Amino acid sequence: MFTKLKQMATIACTASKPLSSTTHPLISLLEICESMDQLQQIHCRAIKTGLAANPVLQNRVMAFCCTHECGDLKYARHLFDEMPEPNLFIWNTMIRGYSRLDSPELGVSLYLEMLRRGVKPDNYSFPFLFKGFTRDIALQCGRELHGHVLKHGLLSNVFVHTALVQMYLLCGLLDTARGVLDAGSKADVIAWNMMIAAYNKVGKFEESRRLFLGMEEKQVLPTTVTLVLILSACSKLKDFKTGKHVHSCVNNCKVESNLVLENALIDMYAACGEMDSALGIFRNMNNKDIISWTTIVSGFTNLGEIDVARNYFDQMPEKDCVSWTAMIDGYLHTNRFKEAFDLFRHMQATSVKPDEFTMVSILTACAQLGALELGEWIKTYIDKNKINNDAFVRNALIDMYFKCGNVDKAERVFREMHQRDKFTWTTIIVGLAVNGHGEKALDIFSKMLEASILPDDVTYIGVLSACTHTGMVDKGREFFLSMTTQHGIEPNITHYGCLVDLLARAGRLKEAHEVIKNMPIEPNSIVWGALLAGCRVHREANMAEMVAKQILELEPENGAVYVLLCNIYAACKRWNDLRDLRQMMMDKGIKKIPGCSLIEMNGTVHEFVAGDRSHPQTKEIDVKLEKMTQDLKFAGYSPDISKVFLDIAEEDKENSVFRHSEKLAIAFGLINSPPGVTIRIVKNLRMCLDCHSVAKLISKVYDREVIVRDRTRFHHFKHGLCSCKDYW
DNA sequence: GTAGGGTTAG
Repeated sequence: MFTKLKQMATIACTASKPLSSTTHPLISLLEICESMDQLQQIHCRAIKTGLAANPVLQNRVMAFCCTHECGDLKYARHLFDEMPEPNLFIWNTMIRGYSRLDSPELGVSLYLEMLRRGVKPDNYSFPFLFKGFTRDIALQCGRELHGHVLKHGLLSNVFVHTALVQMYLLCGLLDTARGVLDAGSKADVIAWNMMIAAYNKVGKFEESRRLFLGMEEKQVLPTTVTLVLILSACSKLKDFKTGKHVHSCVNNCKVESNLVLENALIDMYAACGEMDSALGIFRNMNNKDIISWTTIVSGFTNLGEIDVARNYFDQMPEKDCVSWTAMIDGYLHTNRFKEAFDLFRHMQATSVKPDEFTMVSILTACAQLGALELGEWIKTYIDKNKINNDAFVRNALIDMYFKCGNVDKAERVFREMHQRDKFTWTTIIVGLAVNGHGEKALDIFSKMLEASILPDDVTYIGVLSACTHTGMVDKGREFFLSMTTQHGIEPNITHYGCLVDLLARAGRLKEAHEVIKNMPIEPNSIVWGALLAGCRVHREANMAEMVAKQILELEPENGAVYVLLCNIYAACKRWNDLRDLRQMMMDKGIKKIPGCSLIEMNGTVHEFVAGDRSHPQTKEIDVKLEKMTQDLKFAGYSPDISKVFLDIAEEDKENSVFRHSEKLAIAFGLINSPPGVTIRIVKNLRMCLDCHSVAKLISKVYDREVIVRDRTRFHHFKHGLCSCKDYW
């Protein structure tokens, strides 16, 4: 008994405050005080009773004003200014108050004032000071304060150390933060977690993983948060091995599992395509939330198993915006655009409000379908519903306008953007290029460089295709070289494809072939395909045959190439070869991709396949086609079926050139839209020669602007001419 | 600390 009493007394002494039984009632009152009003009453009373100078009371009053949610910092400052010699606790508390109030600069000046008055900072000063820092102030005085930490020998304190790491992370100085982390003698797990979170945030998942493995080496015990962070990194890296290792850490009870951790595990397995493992965890969970379900849904959509995903989606007890968007996005990435739209309509019938992510998905669907009316409707929807019109949405909007052939509106959105990122610039460059404004695209490219936005490999694809579509061959070659010399971007197979395309289209077929022969990467069917396309345009039968063979070696199933080769043999009257090839196609069951055109009318997208007779308006379309042919013949049109070999050859030859999908779509457009309205078509293959001349004549004879987006570029037909200048 | 988004040659 005696010992126990003694212990209590010691504790009371070291705590330097009286035992609760002797605490002054006013001080006890402060503990349960809940408003500034009450605080002021207590304080008044303290002044009257002469207790105001009591350090314990002062500390508590200051702490309330500076840290309580209804505290008044001005009141604290007033008291503070009256104190002849505030103690360190008071200084720290004031600094803490300013941090809470988002006034870090006041915190810093107070801290400097403290130094001037000879008070030395302690373990608490820096964490409080750094806590309220903004990026600006951290960049401004972080390094100097770091010096102060060292000078006062405080780095070994876990809180100070962690605060310093966090402060550098706030500056975005990840390497410096890492240096501090590594140099710390007592680096604790919170600082490690912060560091990993920072790496994750900037996409340096590889670093996150390495740091985690380093932690294990140093035997720093991970927390649940650590494992969640690492699982997130593994998910992005699709690192099944480390992910599974983390899972075993959970199973070995190194940390306590919870819902977030289980979700992170599902996500990791899903990202690695291990849906069985993901489902194993999912099914065993006692509590599942929307995130668990959504993770399963997007796991399946990412594998292209859209119908399985839909099954889980339909079973969800409740859905939020993310779940809807994940499902819509799944349809988008499997090219099921109409279902994406249908689902969006479903979503609108619920109380869940779409957000900017949903808008990006839907705008992308519009872009793919060339559905300008729907896209415009979405734009209005965004404005009306005040959906966050962020850079992603605007970039998607620009892309939508371009993919619908509306260059003016795309440019307008671009002009009105204040914050343009790499994607914005790249989108506009590619968009201008494929719409036939190559020079403008290059002009924008130089403006991008002036704005100090670094181009990437995709930007250069845009730049090269700008050159290709406008026939600027030498300029294109220069850009091809400068991407490495100026920006250190090594050309990939795609860039070689562009280069070959550039040369081949311009008729420099031998040069293009040389590029293929000398390129450091193994050419693929796409690179050879670019040369083949050049052979078609420039009627180089011999080279075309050789190239076609090359492609078939790489891709024996490539139907379009077979058809082209058939045409070559027919043109050269090599009937035996032709028969053999036809037989081979039959044996292998080679199918060509059918030509297909889309046209949007009053918000509905209509699809026409070559030779199609399934559309409800087929009879009217037949009549219109008949009339069109007559009208056009009158204007000098003669159907171009003689040069089948030189023709696109991707379209079914047996289907009359008169029933090519774009002709059906144009006829449909002419029937269903008033005079003067632009007809917009999206085609899956390249336009054939005949359809191209028909479209030109239609634009003249019926005075209708026709825009066709084919597989490679846009054709803007107006007054009998095409923006591609017959070069495609 | 966990789920969903924009640019890519033929």
